[in-house]
Amino acid sequence: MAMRPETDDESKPQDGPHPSRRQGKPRGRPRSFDRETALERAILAFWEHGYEATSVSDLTRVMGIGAPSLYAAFGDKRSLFEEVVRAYGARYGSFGDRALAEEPTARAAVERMLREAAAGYTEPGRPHGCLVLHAATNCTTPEVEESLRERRNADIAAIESRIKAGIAAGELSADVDAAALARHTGAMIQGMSQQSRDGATKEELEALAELAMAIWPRS
Amino acid sequence: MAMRPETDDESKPQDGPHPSRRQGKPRGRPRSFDRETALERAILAFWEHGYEATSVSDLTRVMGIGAPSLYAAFGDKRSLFEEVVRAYGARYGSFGDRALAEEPTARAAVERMLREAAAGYTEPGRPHGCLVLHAATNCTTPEVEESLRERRNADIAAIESRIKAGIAAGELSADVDAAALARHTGAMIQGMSQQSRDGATKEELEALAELAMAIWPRS
DNA sequence: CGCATTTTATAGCGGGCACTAGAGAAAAGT
DNA sequence: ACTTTTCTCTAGTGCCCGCTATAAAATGCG
Repeated sequence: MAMRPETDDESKPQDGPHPSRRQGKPRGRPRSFDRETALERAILAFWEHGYEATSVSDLTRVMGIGAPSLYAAFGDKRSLFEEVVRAYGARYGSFGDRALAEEPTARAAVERMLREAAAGYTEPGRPHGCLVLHAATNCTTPEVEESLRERRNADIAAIESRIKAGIAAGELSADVDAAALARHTGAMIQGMSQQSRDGATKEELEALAELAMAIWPRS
Repeated sequence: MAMRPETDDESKPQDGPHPSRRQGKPRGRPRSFDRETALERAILAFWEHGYEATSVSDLTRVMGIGAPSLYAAFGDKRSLFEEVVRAYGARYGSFGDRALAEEPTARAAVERMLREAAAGYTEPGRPHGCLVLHAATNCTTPEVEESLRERRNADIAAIESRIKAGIAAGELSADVDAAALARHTGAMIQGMSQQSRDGATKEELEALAELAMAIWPRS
């Protein structure tokens, strides 16, 4: 698998000891790589190929470090993946939470979620679709698969809560099935993620988002 | 690796996908297992765990045969998987084609597809969701992943064709976007498959199917 | 300068992977 | 009976997996 052909352009551990690590001075030999950029490259690798299909030697190659450095800085493969999932959620997967928190109505929040998913899942220069959906399917480590499954179901539950809040606020009729509406939104987002992996364009996903909004009761 | 000594030899009793009935008796020691039931168990194993996460020793265990018997009867792991995908399509994955062929309108066909997906993806006693969707995501063998991707896109193209035929037959308005409608149906089915894997019940998926049909223009 | 501490590169560990060689076992042909 | 053909069982093959023992390198401290 062709990940990143180039590595190791810096020959020296940088003279300026990047001081943003700890308040005290580190005692031993300083780390020769930037932990954040290494983590970002691990995110991209896991995002594109998934947990199992990304081997430790794949990781050391794209992160530009040796295996002992990886284990010293991030723990074993599974704890690195957990950190990757957390960082992915903060950097790439928080558009849904933001939409739910910032938009004035549940309908507007869901519409924004779908539109941002259409754009984010097809963003050039990074893997398509959603890491939480695709990185741990068919996983031989059941705990890893289960942790992402819980995250997916929690996301749908968050949508349901927002819709219920919208009903309570009077913006939606009381006989709206919040759970079904939330599940529909989740299924659409998951379908869009799959479509983006299968080659759908941003415009096609945006048409999908617009179509999906037609089921919403007029508010 | 490519040196299997007796592959595709015409003089042998054909071990092809369907040995309907051979003319004459086979010469050597007879096979001690039923090829069809072994194949069915391989289907269930790949369906549940996916291509990569199902090892050959997993397969020999659930199929009840030794590794040499597996390789003699089915070829290597990849050709077994290809035969599994074909048999799965014929036995479990053909509800979509049947709906498209048998229902009188495109709308009725899609509605039936969604309802049968809701039931089939949550059928007790067998893996949930769709093998074509889940068995080869994050695959280190790109050809396997690609073959299922092509199958998924072909399924959506078949829906689009049926919708276009419906437009031509006058059952749908000419300004209906057949491609978008077909993609929406595909995304819904893919989302339903994911939901079923994440624990959704048949009733929840049926509510999803009903909700999804609300986007269809009244016909 | 030692000396302690931490990270680095090298090299390899045990184990599971897909796959197969070789010999025996069970049938039909002669 | 004997041969031929085909399948089954045992016991591996080499390879890659996640992971680590070891020692050299690079820093701060006295």
